[in-house]
Amino acid sequence: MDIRWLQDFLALAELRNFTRAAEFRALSQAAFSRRIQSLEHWVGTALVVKGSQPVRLTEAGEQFREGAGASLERLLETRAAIRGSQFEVMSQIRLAMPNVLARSDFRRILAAIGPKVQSSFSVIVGTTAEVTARYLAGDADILLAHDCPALPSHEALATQDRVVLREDRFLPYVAQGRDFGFPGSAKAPFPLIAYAQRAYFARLFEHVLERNGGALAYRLSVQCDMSDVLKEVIAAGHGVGWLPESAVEPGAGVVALGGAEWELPLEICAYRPRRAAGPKLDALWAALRG
Amino acid sequence: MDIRWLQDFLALAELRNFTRAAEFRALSQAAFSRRIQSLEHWVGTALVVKGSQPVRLTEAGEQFREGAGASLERLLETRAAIRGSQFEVMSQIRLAMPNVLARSDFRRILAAIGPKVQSSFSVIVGTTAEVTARYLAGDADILLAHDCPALPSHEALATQDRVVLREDRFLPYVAQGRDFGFPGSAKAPFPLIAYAQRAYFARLFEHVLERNGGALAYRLSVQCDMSDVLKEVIAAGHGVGWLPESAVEPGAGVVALGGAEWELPLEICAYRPRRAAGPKLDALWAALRG
DNA sequence: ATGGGCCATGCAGGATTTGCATTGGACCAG
DNA sequence: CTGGTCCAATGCAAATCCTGCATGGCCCAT
Repeated sequence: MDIRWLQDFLALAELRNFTRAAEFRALSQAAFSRRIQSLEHWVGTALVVKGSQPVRLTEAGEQFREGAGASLERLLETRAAIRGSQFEVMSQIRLAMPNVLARSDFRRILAAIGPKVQSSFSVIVGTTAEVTARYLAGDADILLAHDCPALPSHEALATQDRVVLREDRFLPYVAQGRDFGFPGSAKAPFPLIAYAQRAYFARLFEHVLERNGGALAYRLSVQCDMSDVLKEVIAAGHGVGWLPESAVEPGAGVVALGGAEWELPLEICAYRPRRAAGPKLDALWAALRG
Repeated sequence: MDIRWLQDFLALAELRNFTRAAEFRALSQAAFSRRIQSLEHWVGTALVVKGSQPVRLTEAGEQFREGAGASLERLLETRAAIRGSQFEVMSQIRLAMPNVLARSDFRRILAAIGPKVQSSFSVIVGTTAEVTARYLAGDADILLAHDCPALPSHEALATQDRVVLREDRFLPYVAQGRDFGFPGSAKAPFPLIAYAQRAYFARLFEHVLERNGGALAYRLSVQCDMSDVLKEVIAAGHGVGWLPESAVEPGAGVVALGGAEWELPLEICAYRPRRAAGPKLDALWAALRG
């Protein structure tokens, strides 16, 4: 029995959807499904109700959720406590952040805290889902991530200490001098540079779509995983794509398309567990607040 | 992180010896050693002190032992509770027992409880170490095993409900009509049919040896894993070997060698967890007591 | 009906784990 | 100091387990 199975199950219990939970746990849906099966086999009972949408837990599942959650919490806190007490020795703070922040804001963050906090770092970078999962699994002390106040964020993050580092915006960009007839029409849809299905920003874009009914008429042009790649594709003139403002440095060759209705507010946040940490981490946290 | 690593670590903390703990966990010493390393890597700290005999835990190790133990207990109890509440549905009692009991006492046990308890069974058979480990891991509801009052038994079993099914003895046997000059002399040691290193009974024999100083002069003749095999080898006239009396049915072609000093008292016991179980299990337990 | 979203499963490639055999170190008796 | 014994770590090959991809079957909403 791997405790990752427990974490999978808890994510499933919360998100009530195999595909989303798999995504969140940074795993294929197939592998995720089998992990849940393995867990059910280990427990000896079905934990989720078959053929039900959205996913519901069986009675045993509810019972197990509580016990497994408490058990897991105890274990991870034990580990965190041990790591915390060894903090001065190892004096390495583990940061997790999605690619886009690593490429834009990390330098600023480093500059801000560098002189105040003396410590070595290790940095975990990946997709938003990946780094969030790893942070929650205890693989990192601090998580940096975008958060969209307009969208429900993951419940597990609601229990963390949180500080807003700065405001950001999610809005459409296009290559300098181009236009593509945005926001498009049924006859002449604009070409969209979209995020791959699994990306966090893909959900933000979907939210923009929903909010505007059919006012956006697009055709899919390119799909990218990372904001940086997407930005390059936009700059190369392939179409319109949404980016966080923070990812667009001057001279990138892309310009924003106006219109508040196409825009979503974002926050760049730092998270850390509520439990006690070491002095170095406290100092870093204070620096982030200030 | 596999929770088996936690169980390994807890066994190690208790037995303070990699080899013994590996044996108890039914694993090679090499694999066991690596699992501990994996766990240490997961926690992020050394848990056991290097180069120390017997094994000692680091401070972090002690701390982790407590947390991991509590976490594991919570998890396994949750599972057990779920299984317990589903007992009437599945109505299958899972018995674990070492080979020797499966071949001798199980029939009697079955006969004794069969009419009183209506339930289907599943039976796990293996070496004593294996089935004990599996029982403690929650893979069985009841464990049947030999216990020697003269030897310290495993601590983890001390916390279980326990009932003595009957008395037994561990004593030397030889082929009918043979003798081999037992207990032997330096010039003419008797040939010993011994248990393989890993077997539980091998430890009992070692205890007999220690108790008698150098009074036993033997030379190793054959080594066997299982009592039944050993019995056959004795009957074939290859030498003297220790057996539990219960394993020797009439007409087996072997006879006991007298002398209380070569003998060890044994109990055949049943164990079950202290936590609440289902009605079927309670009925079976009552039948075992009576 | 039919299309789309969702979970289960066959399969092949790949990562991890295991046991065996061996090495290197600590401890002990002489 | 020395040889022997007990113990844990490690190289290596085999086996096991896990993963992702592609696909199939199911249910629900249109």
